[in-house]
Amino acid sequence: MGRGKIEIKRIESSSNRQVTYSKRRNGIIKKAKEITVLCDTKVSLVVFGSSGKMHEFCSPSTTLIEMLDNYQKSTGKKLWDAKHENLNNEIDQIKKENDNMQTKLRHLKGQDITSLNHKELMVLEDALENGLVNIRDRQIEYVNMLRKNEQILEEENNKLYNELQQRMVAVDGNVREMNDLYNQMPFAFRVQPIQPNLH
Amino acid sequence: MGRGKIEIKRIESSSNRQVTYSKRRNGIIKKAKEITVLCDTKVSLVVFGSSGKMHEFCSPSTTLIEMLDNYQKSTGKKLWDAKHENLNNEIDQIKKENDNMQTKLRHLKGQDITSLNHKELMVLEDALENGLVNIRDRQIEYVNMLRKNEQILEEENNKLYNELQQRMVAVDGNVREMNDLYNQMPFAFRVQPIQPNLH
DNA sequence: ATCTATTCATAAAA
DNA sequence: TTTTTATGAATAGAT
Repeated sequence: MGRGKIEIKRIESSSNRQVTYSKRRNGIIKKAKEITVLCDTKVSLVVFGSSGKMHEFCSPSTTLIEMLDNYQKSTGKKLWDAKHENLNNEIDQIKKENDNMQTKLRHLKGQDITSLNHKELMVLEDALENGLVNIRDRQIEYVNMLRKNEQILEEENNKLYNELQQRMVAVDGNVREMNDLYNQMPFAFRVQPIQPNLH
Repeated sequence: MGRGKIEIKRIESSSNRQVTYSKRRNGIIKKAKEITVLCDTKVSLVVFGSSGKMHEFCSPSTTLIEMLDNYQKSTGKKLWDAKHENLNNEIDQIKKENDNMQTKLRHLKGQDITSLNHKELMVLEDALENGLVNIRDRQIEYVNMLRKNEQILEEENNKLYNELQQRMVAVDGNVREMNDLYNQMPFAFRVQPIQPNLH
């Protein structure tokens, strides 16, 4: 039903697939609407494109939840209970994982190890030694970084101190000069200087 | 698309409606199958005829439950009730715990520790040292136990060896005694002894 | 999006 | 229901 017949198999061209998807999705939704009206039926249609985007249609006379309730009554399949069970299974599984990890953690902390055999103890010891080495390497790195920082700060301090001294000397020179000028002034013009003499 | 165009409104003739329903239902299911294959999509289709009879289609790559899960994720609408939400929350919480433990385990193994500060590293180091001490204590215990066992076995061995020697000496004495008796016998009665002489 | 040559779906009839 | 067949709808490929 187009320019050429196509085989019903996955369309390889991504853009073609996308276009066809859009067209056929509209088509199927239109059909769903039509059968709803023409034949007085209830239809629920949910479509997920490969991108994960969802489109849905549900006959106006009902709701998805009502449809699913009826679905359960019709088929005898339990949707919520099955879901319930799935979740419980998942929880059980994750809890098991949790327990395993907790045991591992305790073992690494040297707890509950009476039941372990020699080989298992050796493996643990290796792991711990390895961990310690890594942690200590990191500590050393850290300390080295601190030392480097300290050095940089010290150097900067020295620079600043030197600069400050130079400036103080310069200021001192200016003040001395000013004092000289002041002393050469006639007494009547003399006022208390605003800047205090640094000497 | 038929011998004549029809208006999209409820078909009044019950039999016509039934026929059209049957045909269009097949049509829409076919379309659903096609879009599933052609466009790599997931489709769920549920149809209730006015008689109440249900027909469904679900893409082979998924299940209705999975579709509805995704539906909830997409729309944010809740199809199942609070019970399931509680379970989901529990799962989320346990998964978080899991992640935390996994992180701790990795840290104890000295992995992913670049983000830790000095204090955290110290805590880790302490834990590892502690664990190591415990493990090694256990190892020493184990070795001591082996040694003790060895000692006990050795002692038992010695005892057994001594007993054996005493018995051998006793047997030896008997044989000597028997030989003496044998030698005192008149020649005619002498037969090859069944027990070989131990000397 | 829009167009259009084709194929497809289906209304009516059987 | 299913089949047949004339016809309208849907759509693949092009633009």
